[in-house]
Amino acid sequence: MAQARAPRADAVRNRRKILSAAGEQITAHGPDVGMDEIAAAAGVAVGTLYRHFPTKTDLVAAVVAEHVARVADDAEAALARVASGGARAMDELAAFLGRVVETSATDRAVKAAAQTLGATPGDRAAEDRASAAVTALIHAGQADGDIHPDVTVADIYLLFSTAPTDQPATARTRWLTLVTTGLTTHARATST
Amino acid sequence: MAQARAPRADAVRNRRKILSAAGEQITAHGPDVGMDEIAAAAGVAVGTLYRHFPTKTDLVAAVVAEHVARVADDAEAALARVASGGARAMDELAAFLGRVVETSATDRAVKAAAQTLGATPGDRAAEDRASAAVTALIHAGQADGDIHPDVTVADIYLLFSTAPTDQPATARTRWLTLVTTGLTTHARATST
Amino acid sequence: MAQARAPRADAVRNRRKILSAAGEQITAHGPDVGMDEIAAAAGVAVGTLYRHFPTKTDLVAAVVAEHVARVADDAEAALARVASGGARAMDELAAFLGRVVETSATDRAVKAAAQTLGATPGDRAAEDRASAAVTALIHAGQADGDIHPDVTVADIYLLFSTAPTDQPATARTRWLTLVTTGLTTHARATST
Amino acid sequence: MAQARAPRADAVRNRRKILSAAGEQITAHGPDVGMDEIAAAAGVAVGTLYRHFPTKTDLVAAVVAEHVARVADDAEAALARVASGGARAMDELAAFLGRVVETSATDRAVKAAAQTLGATPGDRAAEDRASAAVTALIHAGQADGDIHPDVTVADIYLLFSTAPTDQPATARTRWLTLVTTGLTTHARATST
DNA sequence: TATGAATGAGCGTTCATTCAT
DNA sequence: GATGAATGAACGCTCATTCAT
Repeated sequence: MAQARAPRADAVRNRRKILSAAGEQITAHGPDVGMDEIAAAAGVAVGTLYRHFPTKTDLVAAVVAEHVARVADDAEAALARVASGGARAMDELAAFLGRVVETSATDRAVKAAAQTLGATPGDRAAEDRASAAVTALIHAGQADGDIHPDVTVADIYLLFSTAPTDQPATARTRWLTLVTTGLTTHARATST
Repeated sequence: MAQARAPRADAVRNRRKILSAAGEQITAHGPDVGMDEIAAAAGVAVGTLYRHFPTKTDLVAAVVAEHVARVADDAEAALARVASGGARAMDELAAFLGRVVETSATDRAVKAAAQTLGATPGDRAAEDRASAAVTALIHAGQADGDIHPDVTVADIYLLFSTAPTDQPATARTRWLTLVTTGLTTHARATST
Repeated sequence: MAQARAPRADAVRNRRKILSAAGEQITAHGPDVGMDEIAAAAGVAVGTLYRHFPTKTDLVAAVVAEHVARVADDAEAALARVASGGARAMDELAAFLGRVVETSATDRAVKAAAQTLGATPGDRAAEDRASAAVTALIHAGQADGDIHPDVTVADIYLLFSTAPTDQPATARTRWLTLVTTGLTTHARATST
Repeated sequence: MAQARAPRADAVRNRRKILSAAGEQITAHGPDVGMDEIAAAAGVAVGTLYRHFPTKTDLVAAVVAEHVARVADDAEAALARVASGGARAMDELAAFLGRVVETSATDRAVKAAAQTLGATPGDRAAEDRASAAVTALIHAGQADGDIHPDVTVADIYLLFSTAPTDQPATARTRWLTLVTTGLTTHARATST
């Protein structure tokens, strides 16, 4: 069984450059940036771009996958902090949600692009990592009595798949406040 | 003083057909549906479409305006039921939100299109009607002690501008449950 | 033989309005003005315009024909002045050429439009009147010894079909000076 | 310092093909030929055409520029012949005018297109070369006593900007005869 | 392998012309 | 006869994708 030839160093470098350029361009100019523009921003020719990602859809999917991987890392770190006893699960979950919404603000366009182009996640592994970590956080929070017993990962996904990522920061914060209430066992504090 | 000539019956019919076809097509295939496709779906030629709406932006703006008008009607009806003493404000508000979420599978895609195209509403009147009615509902609910005192119309907009309209019915219901909790003074019931 | 029904008074009026509006519009905005614009300028609907002139080409041809008729009138008047002994043929011919060039300056666009659309003159009668009058002027001038014996109407047509109608007045005057020299028996005066 | 990458051979070939096809098509079918037709005539796809000339205006401007360059070359060659004592200035000037008229069946239509599209020459250098050479020819002819002392380059431009390029050869010859007379100090010969 | 020129379907839009009212 | 809404081919132009160099 011929092992897959080790990728050339410059090819790897190009892939990186393309991915980050694609992220930047889509973020900056919306999902309709041309492949030429992405290529130019990456400092390569279109042909090279197509060698790495056979269609625009593939490229966008890869950008999204990177985002998902970062989210998974974040979730796992949060879980680790809880597991080590250094933090309360509910707090970490809320903070995690907050961070996801913030970073999605930047990546909003990328997600929109993914939807538009019907990109398939592809990187299920990262998604599974994230799910596992979030599930563990939820369970811990439920054990603490903070998180409502019927809450599941699906709820978390449902909520932040609808985060108002294109609204100003104040709106995003307010949204988080309103929305996390539904996950807890407490009502929102009235007055003070 | 010559009154503005009454529009021809078939022209009115076409305008209607075009508006609804546009809503459907944009919802179904995203903001990038071609004008030709919209025209075909409406059963007219492109030229006709352009006679009624000089640019794609205008067409999308008109679709949005229609939707907004329907929402305003709905909100006013809900308010009327509350005012007549026949319904509790919080219940009507929740039901209203529910209907909007059900109805507006269209809305999301169309609004995205509007944003992409930089369309300006133009129909501020309808938006104002809706705002007024919802504000009144909120105040009534707050008087009842059901709705959290810091809730404003902006919150309502914020929430249903992010409704998961493209998700299955069960997800939408669940979303409504989670999200309305943040508007109330009560926590969600545990088990029962 | 049924005689052609006398045209209705308003139809005649419309025809006139359309012709003059077409002339103005084409002059003002070039040969690419839309039929709708011409119709609007004439105060009628496009349908009416098409009842009078079945194609844009026909309309333009009619506008050109009007111009030709005016030129024929002018040529005949010049000839009459010469015949009555009140004017020298060469002078009248030169003046006639000058007037044609001046009025063509306005009608330039109309002629361009005629060419673009491949309009066929149609009003041969007017053209024949003009030709006859100019021929007579030439003969008179040749009898006077002013006009070069080999000059024919074709030369006149050749020259003013190439008049620089879209140039400023000074250029048109200069052009006339340069060009009429070839028609005479004299050289252009040097100095003084 | 990296020198501007040498253009690919086939790209150069395409550019040439496009330019000549554009000249031919515009000449043959007027300024309104579609870009598709020009592309087809050049044997390339529209996209290629747009790669070389970002707008129709640019394409037309390039065609005009090419023509102007050729005229400039011609004028300079004529001047060289005069300077070397091998030819009389007036003869060269007349011959030059004759060649321009023959050559520029293209020119007229293309210039009309340029005007319609509001194209800016851009290649002022070539125009300046032509002007300088023609001016020198005129001065030489005036020194010889052949050319009328008040003639300037502007006159030459004025005349051949109105050359009857779309007329049969005999008409063009006749036109040249009539028109050059105005430039000289002599009258046209009568009979012989 | 990287390059970037070429491809061509598709887009939003216009406008001469037709035809129901 | 007049109206003006409808038609649809055509236009200038874009851009994801292919392929000769």
